[in-house]
Amino acid sequence: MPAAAPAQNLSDRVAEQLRSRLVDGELVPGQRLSEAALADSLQVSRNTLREAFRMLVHEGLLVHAPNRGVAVVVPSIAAIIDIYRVRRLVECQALAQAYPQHPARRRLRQAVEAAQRLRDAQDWRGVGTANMEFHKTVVELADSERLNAMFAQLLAELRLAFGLLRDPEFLHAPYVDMNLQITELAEAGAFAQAAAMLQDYLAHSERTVLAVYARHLAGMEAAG
Amino acid sequence: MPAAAPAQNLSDRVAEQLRSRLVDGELVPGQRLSEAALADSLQVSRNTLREAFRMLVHEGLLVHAPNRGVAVVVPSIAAIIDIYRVRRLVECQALAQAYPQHPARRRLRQAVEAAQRLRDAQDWRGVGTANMEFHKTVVELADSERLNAMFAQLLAELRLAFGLLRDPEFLHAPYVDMNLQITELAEAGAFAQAAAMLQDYLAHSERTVLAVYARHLAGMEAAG
DNA sequence: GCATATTTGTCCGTATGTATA
DNA sequence: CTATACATACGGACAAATATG
Repeated sequence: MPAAAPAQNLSDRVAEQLRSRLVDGELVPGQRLSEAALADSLQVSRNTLREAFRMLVHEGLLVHAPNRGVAVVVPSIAAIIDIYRVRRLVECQALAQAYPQHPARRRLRQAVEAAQRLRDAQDWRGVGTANMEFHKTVVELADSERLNAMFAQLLAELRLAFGLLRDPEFLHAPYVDMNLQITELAEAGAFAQAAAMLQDYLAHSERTVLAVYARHLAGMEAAG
Repeated sequence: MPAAAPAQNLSDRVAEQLRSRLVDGELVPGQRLSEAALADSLQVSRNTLREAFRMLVHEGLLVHAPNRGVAVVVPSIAAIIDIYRVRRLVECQALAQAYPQHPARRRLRQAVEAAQRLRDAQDWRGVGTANMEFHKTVVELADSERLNAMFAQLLAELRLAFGLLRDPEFLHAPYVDMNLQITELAEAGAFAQAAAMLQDYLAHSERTVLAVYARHLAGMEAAG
């Protein structure tokens, strides 16, 4: 992850705070964010808050409707498909082109072991976080700051979609063991095989998420 | 490129205007941008300009020094290496996984032909623009909005580095014919071969840019 | 369909802290 | 070391657009 300097600026700190609330699910997709109310609650001026909004809109976490302000983005089916397309391309290729003894390799196993512990504790949201850490680490095998940063953004957006679903066990638990297998293949230097496995894995994950998500949207429609 | 809605907001329009000036080389790397002066010259308020700054900093075109304002980023050698790393991963894989009859395929040839015409007219900057269009189109073969957007950003940053160099013919002209060969391989459905060629091409391009750039930075150093 | 209230978009003035001449 | 210039952040103001009754 791009470490993102300690954020000296107030608007950067505000953006960071909102980002946490977004991926934690405290702010839910579709929710409108009033400038005046939020500025008041965060104890910052409207101008400062607007600067933070710009960044989050740019990251794809918020949407901006002209003269109607900003709202938390509601990930569409198309967005999920798009995100998985990028994941397959970037993650699999980062894995395929990795070289043995890469320093990130150790963190792959650490992430998997963290996920295993959290699974045993039935902390499914924690498992989701650890799994995302695993995938970020896979991308770090490509040794590019810019790729890491853009991938982190991508996962934040995906996390928004996950937060909408109420089935974290189903969504995260099955992948812990697969991550372990991929890690072991990578440790053995079998990168091509690891990449192939990840490819299938992501296709499976995409199908699962889309199925749950489509059902969810249908439910929203009915309730709406 | 993601077309980016007509930008209703003033700060969006300001950002767009600054972006053009940056990639056109009107604003040169290292140049500091005074809030007050720029706001005055663009006839917008400082708050509006600051919102635009946030976006451009986020895109990596401007840097922000605490309490010292923003300046045009000076691409480092490390940045160029990083950018080429992403390019090799993303472009080659987009090409390798493309399928025949993809609609973007036609635009590959259009970009190459545009570059050929501009080369004949000795418009080297134009050749650079057309070549970038070619590479954007390669990425479009992957059918992902998000990948297109992030790649466009990446090329804008690279363009900043190119703008610093005074050798556009040397930097752009040699690649027109290679782009043509890649296009023909793609048209023939030989995507793996096209990707392999692009891989070598990018490695060559990176070496060239780095060599010129290192010399340039050394010259800057000497000139002080 | 209309009048009103709310919210956003944009600008300005200004106090404070930080860097530079 | 002082003075100046500048960025940072705040709050107030008003027009324009939108939502509400």
